[in-house]
Order: sequence, then C-alpha cells, then structure tokens
Amino acid sequence: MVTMGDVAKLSGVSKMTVSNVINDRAGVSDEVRRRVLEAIRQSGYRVNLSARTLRSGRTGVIGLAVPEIDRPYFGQLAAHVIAEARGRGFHVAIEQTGAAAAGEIDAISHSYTMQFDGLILSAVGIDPQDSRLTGGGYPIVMLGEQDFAARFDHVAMPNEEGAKAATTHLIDRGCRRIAMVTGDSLDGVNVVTRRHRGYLAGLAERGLDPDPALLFPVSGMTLESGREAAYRLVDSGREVDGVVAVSDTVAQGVFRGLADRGVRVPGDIRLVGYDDIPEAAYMVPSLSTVAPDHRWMAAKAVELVTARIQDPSRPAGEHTAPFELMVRESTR
Amino acid sequence: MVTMGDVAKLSGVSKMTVSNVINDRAGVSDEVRRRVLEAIRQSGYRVNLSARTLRSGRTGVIGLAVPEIDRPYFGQLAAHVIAEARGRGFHVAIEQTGAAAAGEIDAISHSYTMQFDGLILSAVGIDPQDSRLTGGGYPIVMLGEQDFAARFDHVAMPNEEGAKAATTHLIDRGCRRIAMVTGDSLDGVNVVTRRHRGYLAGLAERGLDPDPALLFPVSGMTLESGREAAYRLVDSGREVDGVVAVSDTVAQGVFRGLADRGVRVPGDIRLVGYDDIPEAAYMVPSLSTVAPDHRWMAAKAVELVTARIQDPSRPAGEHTAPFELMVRESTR
DNA sequence: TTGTACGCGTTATCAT
DNA sequence: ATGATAACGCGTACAA
Repeated sequence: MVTMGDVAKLSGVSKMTVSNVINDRAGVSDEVRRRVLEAIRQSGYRVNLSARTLRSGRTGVIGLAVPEIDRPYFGQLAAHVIAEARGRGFHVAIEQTGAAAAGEIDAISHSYTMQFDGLILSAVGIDPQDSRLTGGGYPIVMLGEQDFAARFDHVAMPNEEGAKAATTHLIDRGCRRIAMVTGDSLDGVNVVTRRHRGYLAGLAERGLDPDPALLFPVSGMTLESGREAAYRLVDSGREVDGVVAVSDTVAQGVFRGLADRGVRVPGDIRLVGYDDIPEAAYMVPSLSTVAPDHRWMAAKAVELVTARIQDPSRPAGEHTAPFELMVRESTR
Repeated sequence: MVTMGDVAKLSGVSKMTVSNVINDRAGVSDEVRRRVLEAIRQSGYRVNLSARTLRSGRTGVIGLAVPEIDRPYFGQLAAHVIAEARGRGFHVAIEQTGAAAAGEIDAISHSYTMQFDGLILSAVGIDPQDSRLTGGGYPIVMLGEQDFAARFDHVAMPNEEGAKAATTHLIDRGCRRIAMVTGDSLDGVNVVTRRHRGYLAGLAERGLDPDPALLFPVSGMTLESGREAAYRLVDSGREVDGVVAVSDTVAQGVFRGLADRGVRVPGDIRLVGYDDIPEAAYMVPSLSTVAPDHRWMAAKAVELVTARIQDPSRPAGEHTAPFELMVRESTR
C-alpha cells in the first residue's frame, strides 16, 4: 500500500506538505504542489480514510435509516438524500429499520458505532418518549411524523394538511361516503394518526359526519394489505363512493382489490393516495395523490444534519414540507 | 470519548485483556471477563472502528453499486443484499452509478477509496474491455449482463432464456405480430441485447420471422420512456398484437401509453415484462413477467464477494439465476 | 493469564 | 513555506 510517507519521499518533501496539498490548504508553493501532485499520480496513492478518521474524528459519512429501502417512497428519498449529501461532500450509508421501534433504536446505536458523523432517521415506529431515545449530542435529524417536542431537528410531512386537502377534494367531486384505509393503531402521533386527523378535518370542513364503520385498518404500508382492506371494504356491503388511502402503495393495493371485486375506479369509487410515488402518474387510471416536496425534504434534512455536525449545540427546529394535490384520473 | 484504555483502568486490567474480551478470544478468566464486561457497560465504551480498521485493514463494509436506488428492481435487490450481508457480519454501503459507464468506473475507484472490503457492482453501462476496468486483486462481483470472460465473479440473470420464454408465451397465446420495446443500442452484450436475442430466439423457435419495424427503442429504463415508446408504436399504425418490454418499469410505461391511445391490454395487445417487481402483480390488469430469483442472486453475490475477500486469488465463476414465467392478466 | 511496546497512516502543533 | 514530532485508539508480538 502506498502511504503519504511514500509520496513525501518520492517528491522530496515532508508528509505534512503532502497532507497540505491533498487537503487544499494554503501555504504551499505552486512548484511544490505540482511535484507532489505528480508523485501522487505516479504512485497511485490514495488517502487512507481510516487513518484520517482516527486522527480527525470525522468519517464524512451520514447515516440514513429508513424502514425498508425497497418501498418506492424510501427509494426516492434515498436517491435525493444521496444527491444532496454529495453536494456537501458527505457520503450516505443506508440502514434498514424494518419499520419497528427496536430497529430504529438499533439504527441510532449502530450509526454511532459505525462512527457516522450524523444520522437522518426516517422514524415510523419509535415513541418520542422512549427513554432509550437520547440524542446525547449526537447529530440526529428525524424525518417522520411523531412529535419530538424540539428535542430533535425534525422534518415533517404536511400530513394533516395533505390528507385534509385529499378529503375535501373527494367531497368536491361529489363523494359523500368516504372511507379511509389506514394503519391499525390510531394512538400516538405518527403518519397514520396525522393523516387520519386530516381526513376527519376534511370531512368536518365540508360538514360531513365521520362514520367509524368506514375506517378500514391495514397492518402495514404494503400493496398486499391495501388489497386485503379493499376486500373487507367491499365485502362489508357498506355504501362507499370515495377512499382516502394512507399511502400510494396502499392505494395501489386497494385499487387492485377493488378490481378483484369488480368495483371500478373512478366510476364506482374515487380513490386518492398520498406520497406521489413515480408510479402514481402511470397507473391506469392514474392516481390522484398528495405530493409532498420530496426533494425539499431531503435537502432540508441534509442541511440540518450537516449544520448540527458543525455545531452540535444549535437549537433544534421543526420544518414542514410544502405539498401539492395532484388531481388525476382516479378522482375524475 | 471512552477508549479501551479507560475500560482497562476501570476494570483494573490491561488494554490487551479488554481487547481479548471484546473479540471473544480464549485465555481470559471468567472473573476478569465479568469485570471487563461490567466496566464496558458502565462506561458506555464502544469500539472505535477506525482504529480497528487502521490496524486490521478491514472495514467490514461491502459496497453495492446500482444504477439508481429509486428503481424498484434495485431497491429490492438492495434490500436482499443488505439482509444477506448482515447474516455474514458485513455492512452494506450503497452507491449510485447513474447507469453510466463512467459512474461504474467511479464506483470501483470510490469503493476502493472508502476502503470497502469488496464491491458488488450492478453494471449496465460498462464495457468489459474497458482498460480502466481492472480488478487488481480487489474483490469485485459483477451483477449484470455483460460478458466478463471469467475476469470477475459474475452473477447473471437468465436474460435470453427469460425473454425467450416470454416471447413464446405470447405466441402460444395467439400473438403473431410481436413488438419489442427495448434499449436503443443493440451493440455489445448487455441487458438490452441479451433480452433482444431471447426475443428473436422465441420468434425463431415458433417459426415467426422477426420484423425490424417492430422494434421500438427507449433511451432509458424508465416509466416515461416506455410510455413514449407506446405512443410511437400506436402512431406508427403498424399492426401489433403483443409487446415484450425490456423491463417491468418500461412495461408500466408502455401500458400507460397504450391506454392514453385507447389501446386495451390484453384485449387489443398482450403485454409481458421482465423482473417481476412487486407492483407487477398489483397492476390492473396484472402484468405477466419473467421473475428471476432476486433473493438467489443477492445471496449468490454476497457469498461470492465474501469468499473473494477471504481468498482474493480464488478462480472467478459465472452464475446464472433461475427464473419463472409469471403468467398474469396482461396476457390472458 | 496478563502486561509492554510499538506500528497502522494521517493530521495538529509548533518550530524553523 | 516547510518540516519534525506527537498524538488518534486499537491489535499484535513478545515478554513476563
């Protein structure tokens, strides 16, 4: 392995000067810089990041913990975060939490062990009151929907606002019996409960009474659980003319489930999702959905975590992404 | 920061003994081990991976370079690789190559710089003859379709076999004018050309003549390029009763494009994809497709790269995944 | 079974 | 503008 010392010897300078050249520090004459760069090229020298990290205490890596990387929403998020971090000279390491509180706690611990400089945690299961959840000065940015009470930097989605807009949109299209397909636990503050609140707020704003019988719980944010909820919806025999799904992926499942039962969208039931995953615009019918600004969220999260890396004591802030309601064929 | 020395002091032993306890080495009395573990717990000590890496030369990280992590196929692949690597005590760092040869070369160089112990490279653009493409003893496993001539361990998809099976399936369903929507370059050996060969082989096996006018090139493996190819297909006015798409994502785009032009699937045109992404089964109509065994591929790739990490001089091998043709509604 | 001394490759400090 | 020296925290060789 070629070390800095080898390069120094080759170009007839000290290790320190080589280091200065590599890190673009001032105080190196053009002539020496040229010689050193030439020696690096010739020798094929590469910086040893472990040594640098050992000395400097920084890895240049930001962790990104998501529930499952194979869900379109998180794949997109990851792509944006990677791009944004690269622009700031950071590398991104992806962790999977399995959408469980334990996995999320592990991710923090693991991030620390791996010596990531900071962590962006897309939290869905964790309880903000969890005693194991202590920043301890370690730069963590939360990306999710719990209420972290300013204990962490937090980038939130416009869950209530978005779900409310989706619901009033259905009503304005003529729907009166609007079901919601959403998570099975309506306790606490999370994606599921906040979108449910938005749904209720939407009904209220248009003077409709909520009907608890029109809530169809799913155990996970998956295609299959959406389909299965649609079966229950149809088989219940209840009159329904609109469905708000907690996410686009669930909406895709609901759509398939309705089709399996011979129910047409938007003819019999209008359907709206949340997330605006890329596939939404390409479904037939295309899916109306709430589109939070993903790039904005990724950029904000990276901005916050890098700022906190530089100054761990800065005050934490709460930030909510802008959104747009994408009206497409499924609510035509 | 708590170091090994602190733990040693706290438990009244030497650093070496602490190291022995941590790495589960023999020659430590139960009593001492207990004391050390207690001290570790109390102090909150964590191994410093940089120091360990600097000393041992190993990071315990495997790089996974994919074109774009926000494409469902690669998201799934990543999820499987991460799970498999975890089982072998490795961590996975994801890189994005942008589906370009330059990005793939960069990924190798970057993987090396980041001191990953090995790299799984999902290559789509690289030329196996590229002079910059030299393993140099660094453990690289190729996951893609080029012909690497045993210079690298290589996990391949059953591209020709799969595309051929898809094509004969269309013919057996009664199709006679079968178009293919595929990449725009039919040079070299890659996903595009191999699936195209499979398509030709399928036609040949059933005694149909290929018609070059039924090739509709796309510039990328995206939803949008699939849609746009469908427009060209319909607008060309050519008679077509079946379409083989180069991937499921492209097939989704084709399906949407056909719908935009009022062409029904499978009524007017039967459609088959490749990959079996999760969404395929949930489309309406559900998408018939070739399902390579993704988990098998991920497991094999991780197995190969870990084996090569242990023994860099082992002979390289070529491995092709098994597949299954998923017959669904789009070819009903 | 435990301890000592040194080296891994880099960077910070201080001196020249 | 450049160089010498000492750390960073861990693991290995060898000594006790």
